[in-house]
Amino acid sequence: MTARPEMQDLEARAEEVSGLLKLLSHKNRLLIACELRDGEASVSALEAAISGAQSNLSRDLARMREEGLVVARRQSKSVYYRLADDRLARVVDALCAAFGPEAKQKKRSRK
Amino acid sequence: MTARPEMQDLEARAEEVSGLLKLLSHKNRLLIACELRDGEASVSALEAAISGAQSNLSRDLARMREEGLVVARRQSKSVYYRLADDRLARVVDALCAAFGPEAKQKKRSRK
DNA sequence: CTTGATATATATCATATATCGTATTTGACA
DNA sequence: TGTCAAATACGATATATGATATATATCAAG
Repeated sequence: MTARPEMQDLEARAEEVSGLLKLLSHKNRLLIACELRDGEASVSALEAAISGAQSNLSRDLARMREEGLVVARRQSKSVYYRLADDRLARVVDALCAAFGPEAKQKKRSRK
Repeated sequence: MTARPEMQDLEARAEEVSGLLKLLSHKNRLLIACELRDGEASVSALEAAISGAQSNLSRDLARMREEGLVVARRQSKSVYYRLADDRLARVVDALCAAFGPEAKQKKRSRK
């Protein structure tokens, strides 16, 4: 019943995709994704950029790690995180494009 | 500390954007958005396309309506919904592009 | 090798928020 | 009134959140 093929596929993957969105549906985790979009960052750096307790940040990173959104790399005392997969990067880019400064509210013109 | 200007803006709007994502972070609501991406649809049509009880669908639509994601139009007995704003459409498109059939898992090449 | 310091992770718990099933209600119309 | 479409109300259960405490890992002194 859905016209475009990508749509069907998205529906088939709705569970998976909604799971990803659930992880991004929290202010701090979204900010984590945004920060990492610019490249690798240590937990300390993220902690500086993002509000909230360190333990919560660590837990958010753990959840994102468990779901395969980010990967961690330890270097001496610090742990560096980066985005694990291009798809997340593309989603973040799309959000930036949609909600960025020049994204005018542009109400949908009824066809 | 963030490089690109859209990024800063997304950070500023993290609360708002994460709220939008929260609405899409549920399988059925994501499917609603996907269906409506193809154009207006009645509640009955959505009910046929999406699993779950009618009351749940109606409640999901209500939430999306309250948050301004969709708008409703009544025509005799039926109520037709459509996406309220292009930004949501663009996000859905991006999800399709990222998770569609030709979206290969393409692991992020570490720079 | 123990001690201390720094960075990160995990555990726990109270509270908030989300979800789902079921029942009831409202709106439009014949 | 009866019926179909959609919305709302309610309550039980689940999941998320934030605060706080504790644990682990790595390194540097001493």
